[in-house]
Amino acid sequence: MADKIIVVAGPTASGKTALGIELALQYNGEIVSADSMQVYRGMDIGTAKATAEERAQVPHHMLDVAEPWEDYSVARYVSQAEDCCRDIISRGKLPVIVGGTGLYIDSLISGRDFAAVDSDLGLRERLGREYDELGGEELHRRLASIDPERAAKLPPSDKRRIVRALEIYELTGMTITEHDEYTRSLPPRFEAAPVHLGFKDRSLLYERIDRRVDIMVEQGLFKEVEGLLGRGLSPDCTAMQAIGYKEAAQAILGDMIPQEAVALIKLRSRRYAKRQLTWFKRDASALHIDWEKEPDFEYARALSTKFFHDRGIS
RNA sequence: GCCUCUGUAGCUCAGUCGGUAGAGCAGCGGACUGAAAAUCCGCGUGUCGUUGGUUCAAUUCCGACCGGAGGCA
Repeated sequence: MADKIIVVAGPTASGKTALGIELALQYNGEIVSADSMQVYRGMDIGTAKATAEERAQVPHHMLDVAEPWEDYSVARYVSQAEDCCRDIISRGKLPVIVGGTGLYIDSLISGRDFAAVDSDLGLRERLGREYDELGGEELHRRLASIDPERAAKLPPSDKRRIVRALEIYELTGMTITEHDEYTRSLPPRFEAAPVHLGFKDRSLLYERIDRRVDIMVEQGLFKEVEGLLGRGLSPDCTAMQAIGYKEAAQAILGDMIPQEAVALIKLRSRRYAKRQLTWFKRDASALHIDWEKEPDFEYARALSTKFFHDRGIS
């Protein structure tokens, strides 16, 4: 039987960080972040990373594990985060996964094996160029000739996934469909007890997001981004895809006025939250906690204690 | 008080020479296996201000009323 872990997931600004700390304290746990942008050192304000005070209450892992100019990836996350979890468990404590990156969470829990395929950025770049030059239809046809099953699932417009499918094939000789079948057959790494956060009324979440963005700006989001750019960070590296960072960078570079940037950060954060909700909705095994007006730990405790107990966590 | 303009989707507006309406933005739904805060796919959600009248039929024409903007006093 796989080791048990707690998972706290949900859209941005839903109270994951605070609830995660509550649960870690209650169950003698340590936090393992599952956030694709909080892994980057120096990106604190815009990613709403746990504060020093919060980290002093409970050990946090998987924050600040990469430099912003590095190319981070799911594969790297899973390998590092699994090590963290194993270490926590070996010390007799309980891993509490907290984060909003659904792909990272699911990949960590499931047995997904990414190690079979090394990435090759040069190849990916070349395929990306071919996509741009020859057109999506052409590359889609190419994919269809080697992996019709995968091609049938992807529209020619999905550049990312078409390039990735071709990349895997060129790299390994295995189609992505074959690779998927293999990796899906692996046993899960952990037995998760997932808690998914949300709001009864989504417009309350959106208001919270707007407020949080204003607070980030007050706390110096633009200064933080200016500092990153000043240290020579390219505006088109992976880390700068983060919502809040790319818009602030554009404003700093003079491509838009700060007010426009702030409005855009709010808009994109709302849409991001919606995508997160869609992702987490899929997992029927999770305990869904929908806040009435704001995060309420008494309420969460009342709902979650039995849920965890039934799953052998107490 | 009088005159003019105006009221259509959450917002900004188009339109119907009378046959119950459509764009942008916002929003909603979905997918997701090494960039995932990324990437991609799908969907108009409406008492056409209210109320009478004309008409087979009114969001459209006419009247009154209500709300908004401007002008004259």
